[in-house]
Amino acid sequence: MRPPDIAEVARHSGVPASTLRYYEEKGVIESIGRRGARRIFGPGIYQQLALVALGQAGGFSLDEIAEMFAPDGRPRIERAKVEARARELERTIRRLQATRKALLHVAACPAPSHMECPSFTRMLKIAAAGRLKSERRSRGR
Amino acid sequence: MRPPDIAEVARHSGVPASTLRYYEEKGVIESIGRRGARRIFGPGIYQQLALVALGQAGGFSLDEIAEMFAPDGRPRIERAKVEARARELERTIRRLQATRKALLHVAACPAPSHMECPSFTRMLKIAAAGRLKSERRSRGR
DNA sequence: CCTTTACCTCAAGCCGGCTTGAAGTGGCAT
DNA sequence: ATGCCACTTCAAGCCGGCTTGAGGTAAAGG
Repeated sequence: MRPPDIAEVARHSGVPASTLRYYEEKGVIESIGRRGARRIFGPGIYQQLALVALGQAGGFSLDEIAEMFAPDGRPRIERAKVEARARELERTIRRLQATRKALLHVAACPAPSHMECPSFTRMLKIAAAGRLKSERRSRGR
Repeated sequence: MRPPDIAEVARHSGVPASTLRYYEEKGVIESIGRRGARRIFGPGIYQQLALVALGQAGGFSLDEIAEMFAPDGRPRIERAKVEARARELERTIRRLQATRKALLHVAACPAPSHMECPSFTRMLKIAAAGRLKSERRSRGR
């Protein structure tokens, strides 16, 4: 079985060919050569795409991902940096948990003024942390 | 104390005036009138901004937020919809937890091939869920 | 050998959430 | 009454992460 070309990788991974080209340009993946004009990829490509997906799931930009994992998948990581990100992620998770509760509260209680419910306002405060007066970090989509 | 104008609200909330105008245009907040040309806001504005922040924290778009909370802050919610969102958020949270663990794993273990670690690949799979072959939902910024 | 077809490059476009800049107007202090 | 300065509108721009389209080329099949 010869090395997969871009179409093969796209079919297999679900990542569109255009995106694969874009990723290569960005340096988050790499092709191991060409067959004629067409890119062919090494067997590690699926791993690497999984790592990219991991990074994206964690809210990292493609640039950050390129920086964290060499395009061959080897981590070139500053431990501390990744750990910092993990901690940030934990804060995000807590925020989302508060958000979730707050949403459920809103859904459950049809009262026009949730604001009078102290537990709701507390959740709101946590959920909104980072917006009202403070840092503006990427996180999110 | 007369109703706050846009500058006052901006100062107080930390949300830039340009953003407040943008929000009003989008229908996620509303001003209660003008003093001369300048917008003035009702006392509920801070609540409303908190709700907007809540929505954003939950990964909702401004359009969705406008749809969920009337610009005066009253929820005009289809319960089921919000609950569905809460459930979605829970899935997101689980994904982020897996992501966090996976990142910590990568940081902790300098081995070039994490891929041989079954627990890592399991985390990867969860973290990347939604990427490789499946839906693409917002989450993120 | 020739056609088809799937890839190639490069530039431009799209979306969301804002920000920025030019040009205008009105509130407030002197 | 006058001037300043902060607000106003409107259009355009920016960023990230892609997608789309025009125009070109080569590998595989008849």
